[in-house]
Amino acid sequence: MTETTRGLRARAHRTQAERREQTKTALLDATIDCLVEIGYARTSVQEICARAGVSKGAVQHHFSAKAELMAAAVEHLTIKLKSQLAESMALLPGGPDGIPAAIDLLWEGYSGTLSTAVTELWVAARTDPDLRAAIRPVDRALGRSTMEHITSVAGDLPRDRAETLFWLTVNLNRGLALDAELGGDPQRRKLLLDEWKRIAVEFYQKG
Amino acid sequence: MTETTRGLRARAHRTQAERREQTKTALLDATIDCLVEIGYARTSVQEICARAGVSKGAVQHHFSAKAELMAAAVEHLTIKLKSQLAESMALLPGGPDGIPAAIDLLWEGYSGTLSTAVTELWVAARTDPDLRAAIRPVDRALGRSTMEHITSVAGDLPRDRAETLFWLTVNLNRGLALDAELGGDPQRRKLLLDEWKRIAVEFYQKG
DNA sequence: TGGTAAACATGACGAGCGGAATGTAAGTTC
DNA sequence: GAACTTACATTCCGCTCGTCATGTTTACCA
Repeated sequence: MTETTRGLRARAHRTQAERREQTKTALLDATIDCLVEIGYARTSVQEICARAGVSKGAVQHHFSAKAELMAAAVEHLTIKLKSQLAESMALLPGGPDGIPAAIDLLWEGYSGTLSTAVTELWVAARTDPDLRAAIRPVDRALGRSTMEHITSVAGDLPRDRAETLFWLTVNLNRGLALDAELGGDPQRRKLLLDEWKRIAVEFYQKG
Repeated sequence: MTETTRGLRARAHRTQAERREQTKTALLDATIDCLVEIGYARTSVQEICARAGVSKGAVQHHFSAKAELMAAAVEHLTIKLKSQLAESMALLPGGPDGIPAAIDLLWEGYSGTLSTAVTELWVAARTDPDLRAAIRPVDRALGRSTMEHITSVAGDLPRDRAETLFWLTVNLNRGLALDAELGGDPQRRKLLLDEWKRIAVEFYQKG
C-alpha cells in the first residue's frame, strides 16, 4: 500500500483539478498495488477502490470501463518506471566499469515491484487485444528510450553492438525476474548475473 | 482444441479405468487449451468443461476444487513438455555444432504453446501459494532433468560450465518468449539468438 | 451568495463464477 | 441378472463481478 494512495483527506480546500488528479493517481497507484500483491486475475474494481479509499462511482467517473483503467495504469506504470530508471542512470559511471554497472542497473530495474506489475499486465495482454494495444506502444517507447540512454553511456562501443548487448541483457533479466517471482534460487541468479557481466566485458568491451 | 479432447464417444464399451482416464485427460488438455487461448484470468471451470465436452459434475467428481484441477494441469503440462523435449534431444548432434543445436532446441521448447501455458501458470502462481506449491517441485524437476540431458551431450565441456551455459540460455529464452508473446520484433529475436549462439561457442566451447 | 457543474458516494441490477446437492446412466461383481 | 459402485449430468445456491442510475457533496463563477 503506497503512501500516495493515502492522505486524501489531508487538506480541506482543494481545487477541482487537484481533487481530480489526486483520486486519479490514488486509483492508478492502487491498481499497481493490486497487480503486485494479488495479481491480475484477482484485481477487481472493488479491491482497487478499497485500496484507493474511494468509491466505485469515482472510478466510473474517471474511467468509462475497467479496461480503460488498466490502460491508464499501463501508462502510469511506465512513467514511474521511466523516472526510476532515469534516476539510476544519472549515477552510471563511464569507463571500464560501465558495462557491469549498467547490467546491475538494468537488473535492479527489472527485478523491482514495478516490473512485476508490468509482467502481470504483459501476460494478461497476450490474450486481451485491448490491453495489448494499450501496452505495446508505451512499452516500445520505454525500451527504446532506455536503450538510448544506456548506449549513450557505452562510450567507444559501436552503436549496433551496444544495442545487441542491451537487448540481450534485458531479455536475460526478464527471464531471471520470472525465476525470482516463482522463488528460484537467488544464489544461482547472482552467479548467472556475474557470469553474464564477465561475458559482456570479455565479448563486448575487450573483444 | 486438441484432438485428444474430442472423440470421447469413440467406442461404446469402455472400462471404468478407461472412462476415468479419458475424461481426466480431456479435462486437463482442455485446461491447457484455455490457458493458451484465453489466459489464466479467464479460464473458468465451465469453459474447461465446454471444451472437454463434459459437465461440471465430471470435474467435480475428479477434482475436489478448481485449484486441484490446476495443480493436476501443471503436472500434465510438465509431462507433455518433458516428452516433447526428450523427443527433440534424441536428435541432438554432438561435436562442434552441439552448442548451437542445443540452444535452438531449448528455444523451440520455450517458445511453444506448452511453455506459453506454463508461463500463465507461473505468473498466476506468484500470488497464489497453493498453485505455487504445486508448480515448484514439478518445475524444478523438469529443469534439472533437462539440464542433465543437455549437459550429458555437451561432451568435453566441464560440468559446472555446461550448467551455467544451460541456465543462462534458459533464462534468456524465457525473456525472449515473453517478448514474443507480446508481439516483439521476430527479426530482433533471431538476431539475439544468433548472437547468443556465437557467444556461447566462443566463450564456452573455444575459450 | 446563490446557481451550476464537476467530483464523488450509494444502491441496485444482471451475468457469471465456483461449489454443493441430487439425479441418472454405465460398468463391475457376485 | 440383480445389487452395488463408479462416472457423469442437471440443477440450484450464494457470492462477487462490472456496470448503471441516481443521490449528495464540493468547488467554481457571476
